[in-house]
Amino acid sequence: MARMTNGSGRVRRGKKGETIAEAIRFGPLETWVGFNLRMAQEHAFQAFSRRSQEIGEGPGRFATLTLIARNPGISQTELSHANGRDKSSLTPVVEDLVRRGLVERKRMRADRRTYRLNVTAAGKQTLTMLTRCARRHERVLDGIIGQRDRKRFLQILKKIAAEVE
Amino acid sequence: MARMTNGSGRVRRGKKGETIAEAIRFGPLETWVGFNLRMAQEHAFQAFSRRSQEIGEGPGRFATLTLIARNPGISQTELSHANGRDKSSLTPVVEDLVRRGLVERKRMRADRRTYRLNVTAAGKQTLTMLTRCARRHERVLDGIIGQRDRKRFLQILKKIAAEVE
DNA sequence: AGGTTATAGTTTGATATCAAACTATGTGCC
DNA sequence: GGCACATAGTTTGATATCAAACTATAACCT
Repeated sequence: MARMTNGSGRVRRGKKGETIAEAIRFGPLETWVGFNLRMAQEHAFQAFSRRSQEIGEGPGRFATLTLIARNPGISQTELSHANGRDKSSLTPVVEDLVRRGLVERKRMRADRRTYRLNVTAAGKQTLTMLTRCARRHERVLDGIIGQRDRKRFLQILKKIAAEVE
Repeated sequence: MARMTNGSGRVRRGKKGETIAEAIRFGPLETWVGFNLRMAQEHAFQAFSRRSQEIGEGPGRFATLTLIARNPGISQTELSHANGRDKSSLTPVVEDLVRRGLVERKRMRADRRTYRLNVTAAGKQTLTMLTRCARRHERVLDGIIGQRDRKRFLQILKKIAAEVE
């Protein structure tokens, strides 16, 4: 029960060179949600990252593009909240999307501080490919979680994001 | 049902300056495990980060110190696997822990490439404080998840970390 | 109108992370 | 022994992120 991820075993060598495998002891980490949440997220993110790189987009682009497409005219600050990251992290991302012609950005007339973001036609094409790719990823995750627990699992994830102070 | 996290609402201003709140539309992100996993993890991590900073340690130090304490003599590569990160990420972390006297590092005689890591007495004291802090964090998460679902939730997280390709 | 305070976005500086190249050491095979 | 390959750890370069300081604009109050 101590083995958690592939390759986390310890290997020792005895006097005659024979290999002695020892399991890593995780102690309290074994049952702590925070640690296991991090591990699951990082593995899943890495997997998706590899997938999305095949079509030449970083994994972070995906949520950003979807949110702009679904909320035409959204501002960068609104986007950063929806996306759960600081607005300053978004500056280079949006810049890149605009530079590559996937997103367009207009100053609002009413409030000249804020921009309105919209996905271009090219952006929609890219988003379609990214979405297909994300669906494949989701199918893998669904297979691991199992239909029976999926809904409850999602609810709990949302609850954590919303309520952890 | 579209509202997911605090502060993600959109605000528009009408002609007379009245505020019009619109919910953000998450589209497919709403039901995708990958996105929600990321959001939950990031919120939880941020919360723990604030907590652990109060005692002057980054959040990443905690798992690292625990793993060394529970597996005396562990090598850096083994540690990086157990911790789910690249061995190169560990170099500065271990360096810092050694410099501050929390961890000690000895070359192995049998294999002069590898180090053995051990927690010092001072490291144990720090770990005790960190563990208390982590337990408080876990209590909050447990409260959000609820006793009934906690075990299953943990199992699924482990399954994801282990099986996602 | 003019001063104060708030907000949208950018810049800057710090941290964490990975991946690939690199160094030093160890193992296997002839 | 000596060459080819493997492994432990470090270095380097790229990316993503946050937080705080900053700029420009807007809103609010008297």
